[in-house]
Amino acid sequence: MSETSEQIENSTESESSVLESIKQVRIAKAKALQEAGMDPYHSGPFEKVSNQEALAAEMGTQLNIAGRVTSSRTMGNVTFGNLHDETGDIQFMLSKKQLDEPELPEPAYKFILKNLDVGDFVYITGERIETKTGEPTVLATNFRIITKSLRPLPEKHAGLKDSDALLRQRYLDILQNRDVQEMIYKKAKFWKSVRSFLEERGFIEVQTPILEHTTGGGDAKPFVTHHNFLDTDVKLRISTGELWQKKLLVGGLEKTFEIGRQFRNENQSREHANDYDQMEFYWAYANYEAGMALVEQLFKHVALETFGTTQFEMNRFGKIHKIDLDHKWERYDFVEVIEEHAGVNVMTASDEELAQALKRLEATHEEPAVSRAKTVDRIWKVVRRKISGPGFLVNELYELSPLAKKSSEDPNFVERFHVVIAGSELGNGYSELNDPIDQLERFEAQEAMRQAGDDEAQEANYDFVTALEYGMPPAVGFGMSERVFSFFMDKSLRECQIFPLLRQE
RNA sequence: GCCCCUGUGGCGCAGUCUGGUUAGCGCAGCGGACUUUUAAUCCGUUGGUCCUGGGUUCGAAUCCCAGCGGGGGCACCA
Repeated sequence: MSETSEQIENSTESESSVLESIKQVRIAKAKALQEAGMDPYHSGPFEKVSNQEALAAEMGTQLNIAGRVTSSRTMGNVTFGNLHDETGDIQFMLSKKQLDEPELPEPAYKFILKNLDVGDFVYITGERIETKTGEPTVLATNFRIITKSLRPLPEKHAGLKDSDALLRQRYLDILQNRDVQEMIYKKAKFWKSVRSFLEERGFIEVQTPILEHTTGGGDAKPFVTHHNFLDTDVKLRISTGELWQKKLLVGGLEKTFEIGRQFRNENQSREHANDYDQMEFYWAYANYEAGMALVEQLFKHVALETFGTTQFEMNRFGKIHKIDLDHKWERYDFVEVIEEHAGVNVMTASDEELAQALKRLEATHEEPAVSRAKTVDRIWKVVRRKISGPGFLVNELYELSPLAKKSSEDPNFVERFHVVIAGSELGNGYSELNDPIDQLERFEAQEAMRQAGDDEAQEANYDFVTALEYGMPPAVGFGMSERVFSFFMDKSLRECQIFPLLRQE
């Protein structure tokens, strides 16, 4: 045994003997390629056309293609195989007679077959032909293995099905399931269309801190980590720069947005991940009415750009919601919609009546809500599931919105709106609270809730109050997360994450 | 956090209910035949911690208990 293979064996001694023997065979093939002057990990460059282009090429065209070999069929002196690249698959053909004979230790056809495995990346020069059966094919005149694969790909018919492996080794999922690759393209389009929509309307993209001393802009438990240099604990942001972007308003920027990661140290579910992308925009001299008008346009634009339609079917909460974003967006008055569906007026009902209403609605109810406002919030969350939308929830209670401006008509409510689609909240915006005294009072109320045991109540941020004291122009802000994308895809959020976080093996 | 499903060579599966030879089949691998296949075909063949640990039993992949991993559902923060 050579030194090299001993080292490799030692480094992977936890592998099973079966896999290990397969790898040893392939390492030996890589060595044979190396010794024959065919670098099994060649750096290129490789001039090539895509498989899609090769498929479209005229018969007789000379061309180069490259990709991963996904199957091979040998019939003596002729071999067929399939080549996979990002654009699709094409058949290649190796023929003993037509293959050039470069300086190899044995005839090229024999040498290549001996050292080629399904899974290898290859670079093929050849002629675009059709076989007897009319299959578009590249007949190789030159065939080089440019990356040796050491592990066998999953079974070629059934493929990889183990749900654990599919998530842990998502690259195999992507390789064998074209729809996963499509999802990744669509997600890119989705955020690109959000970005272009806002840029076209004069918003500029900004980057605000992810590591913070005080989190803000949401109700959530943060991740905490230690900052060595400053010798202090810092938190990972739970919103996409809400308070920072409002400081930019104070500084004189009038239309900003940020697209970025945020982190919430909470449970995972069909709709919730621990790290995910969100967009938030802030728009000076506009209010929540203007915000709703813009958001309605944003959703239509993104749907058309990403999916080419405004019509969706979303299977959520045991109901198939049929949605057309091009329909008139409804307005759901918070108190009215709850009264309609839950038979209780949240403004006039006693605490006891509210608790009973919640009990009627919830199949299972766990620990009691920590406050009247939270009870109301829970009732809404159950009611919400029946509403397909599209629409906006408006006239929400001010207790649950510590950063939103109170309604000028009734101080019990705030100028806030939630996008409601398929029984869920797919966006959240409000006229931004810019009264520093009111803001300070709200923070203090939140702190009191924290003291009372609500660890999701927001942290007071006095630095932010200071900024408000200098004056922040009236503005509307809005946020939406990649949950919107997963709803349009009608898949779970986890399926729409490229590499979802799993337990360590 | 609660409930349900699931774990057998690298991959896909059978066997588990009803315990009983040496755990079987396909793909991939290895050796061989074959110049138009496309799940190519044919002959031969290597490869197993049946998730882990206990228990019951003459005997456990199979039954019981506990744990671990994964998925789904419910609930909760976009």
